Amino acid sequence: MPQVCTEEQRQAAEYGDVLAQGGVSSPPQLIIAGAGTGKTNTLAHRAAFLIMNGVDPQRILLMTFSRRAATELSVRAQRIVAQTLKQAAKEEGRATESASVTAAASQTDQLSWMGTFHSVANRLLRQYAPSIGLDADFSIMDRSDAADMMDVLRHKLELNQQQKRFPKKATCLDIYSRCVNAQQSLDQVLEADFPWCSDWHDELKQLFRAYTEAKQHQLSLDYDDLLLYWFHLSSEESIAERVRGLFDHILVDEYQDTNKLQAGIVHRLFPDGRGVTVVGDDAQSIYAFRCADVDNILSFPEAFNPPARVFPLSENFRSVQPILDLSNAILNESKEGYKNLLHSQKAAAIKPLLVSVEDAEMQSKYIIEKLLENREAGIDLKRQAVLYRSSHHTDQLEIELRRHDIPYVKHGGLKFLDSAHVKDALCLLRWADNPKHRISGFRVLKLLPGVGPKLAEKILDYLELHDFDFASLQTFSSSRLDNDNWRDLVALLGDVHNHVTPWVEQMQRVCSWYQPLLETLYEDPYARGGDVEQLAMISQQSPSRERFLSELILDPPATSGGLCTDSHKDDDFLILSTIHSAKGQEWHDVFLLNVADGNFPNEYAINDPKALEEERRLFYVALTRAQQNLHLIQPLKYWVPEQQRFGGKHVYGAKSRFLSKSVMRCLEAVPYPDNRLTPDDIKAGEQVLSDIKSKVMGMWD
DNA sequence: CACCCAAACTTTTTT
DNA sequence: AGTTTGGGTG
Repeated sequence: MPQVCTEEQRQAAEYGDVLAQGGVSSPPQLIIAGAGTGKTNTLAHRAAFLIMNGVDPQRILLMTFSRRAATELSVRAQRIVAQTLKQAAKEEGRATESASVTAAASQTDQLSWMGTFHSVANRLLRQYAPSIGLDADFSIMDRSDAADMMDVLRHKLELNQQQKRFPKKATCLDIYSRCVNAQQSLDQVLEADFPWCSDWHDELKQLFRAYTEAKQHQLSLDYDDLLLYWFHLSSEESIAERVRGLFDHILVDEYQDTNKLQAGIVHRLFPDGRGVTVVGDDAQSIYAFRCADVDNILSFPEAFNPPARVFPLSENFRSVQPILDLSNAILNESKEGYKNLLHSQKAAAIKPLLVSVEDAEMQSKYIIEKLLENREAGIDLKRQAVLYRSSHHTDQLEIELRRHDIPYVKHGGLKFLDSAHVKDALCLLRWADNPKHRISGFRVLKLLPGVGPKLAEKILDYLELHDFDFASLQTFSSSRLDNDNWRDLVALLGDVHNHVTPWVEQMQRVCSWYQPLLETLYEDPYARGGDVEQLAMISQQSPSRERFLSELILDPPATSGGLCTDSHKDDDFLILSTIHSAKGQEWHDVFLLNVADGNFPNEYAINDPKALEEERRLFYVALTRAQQNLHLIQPLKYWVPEQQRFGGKHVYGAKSRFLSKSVMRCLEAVPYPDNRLTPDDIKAGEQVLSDIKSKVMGMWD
């Protein structure tokens, strides 16, 4: 398929001066790419433009939101380069593709510096670790590892034994993370975002200090460290020069979802902004909870002198105009931003639907009815999606889907790596990889029957005392450890760590040790065993243990949700996705669940104007995923899971405050089921067929 | 010291 | 419903 460009896309893609000696000199640029305006195409053309004008692809840094996005981009750029060169060759009269053309085309393969901020940080840090006093063998902790570590320290510092309840581990981690990513002091963060924790200022500071120390001691970096170390790597004059010298151009996708720390990295790497292209859409900034700051994109132009040039893309190729009328109406209600209104050449007769239903059950019923109707009409399930604000909104729907045997895959929410058994197996491998990784060791040891926190700590201390040599554990004695489980574990750790067992067999060995324990630990060992086996399978795709462990954490498998759909794997299936995970995607039909105040916007955002704006943008993202049909579903009554104490309750939801008058004008309101009475119905109701009144009265004669 | 049970408490989105 | 704490038992 030819990759054509519209004029507005081309201007953005070809910004900058081509230098006589090769290369492109370009002042900073900001591309405001509205939903569905061909952002990926534009970025791919930008990359191709740079490469074809002599920029070394290895000196282009491509930051995307996910690995998948990076791969797609580089494939497309490669195609464009190949195509353009072929075209040029043809014009010059050379009949066949010459060797030089092929060589130049394959050059895009060299677009090697690409990925998320975190994965690029990982790669850079492994390379430059020695020069900043970091051991290159560091492990990476995911959020739950980090929380576990917080938890251990929280107990060690006896913070749980105060009169007043201390914030729980996840909250502690959130506070810490916000300080790092938003580049704010603890005072500021507590005051602005966690006022109910401000009494604990000193204790938290002490905890975070201990946390930072523990990470260094255990040779591990958390997500935030990856960015923080990179930031410092590009700040320290002694080394920054070398890091800066690596790149001539940087392309940052989804810039609206970067945080202050990430923006800081970009600015440190490219102090004068030359060579910087950022792409994004402020109307789609939905990661504030992860410290993303819309201000990054809003104030990007003014961060430079002269200011960066702004290229808005506003021709939408995805949706029919009525959907855009609706999303534009939403955009017009927000207070700030570029307000990049979208237009499309695709007309449609019907407006998006606002479907009123009684409750969640009717909501599911409506969706299933329409899904099947659509499928009959030739629209595969794959071209339809159900979107929602939070994961549990689909509980009811999932039951119904299974009942109707409709295969689906759920994105967002619980992930493969979140399940306890997968974490167990992974921690075992990671501990073998990095004996200093106490958090992993702690988790593994507690799996053994008879081993609790105290004994686990003792074993870990013993290991440390013996220079982290796993063989030393053979001499650790305790009456509780006189069993094969323990001896096998010690042997396994040694063999795996020292590669006595080659990498290809390591994960299998972990499995066979863990499998028997699984049966004693969990109710459903069979399903869980399958997951662990699957982990072993995945591990075979990585060339080394280190790569496997880092990449699994930086780019985890998308989903494991609808496991029940195994048999339908290659078939057609429906997508269920959180709006956050629906980023960049599009479907023929989109169903949006629970459009009612409390769910949309989320009840916790209602009293905070900034949070409310974010909810509005979230709504905007959801709407703009649809190509043809959009169904907003508005239940009158819905279930609130566990607001206070007693299990949950039914609430009569108020109409979503996002459905203002001007927004309603863009919607077609329909009830479901449609039991509006017809004149005939009314007439039928008025006929007296039987005198029930007197029968009821007759009971008391 | 590990393990089990009961009571108290609780936000949601993810690299 | 899931996490965290505290108490009781072996």
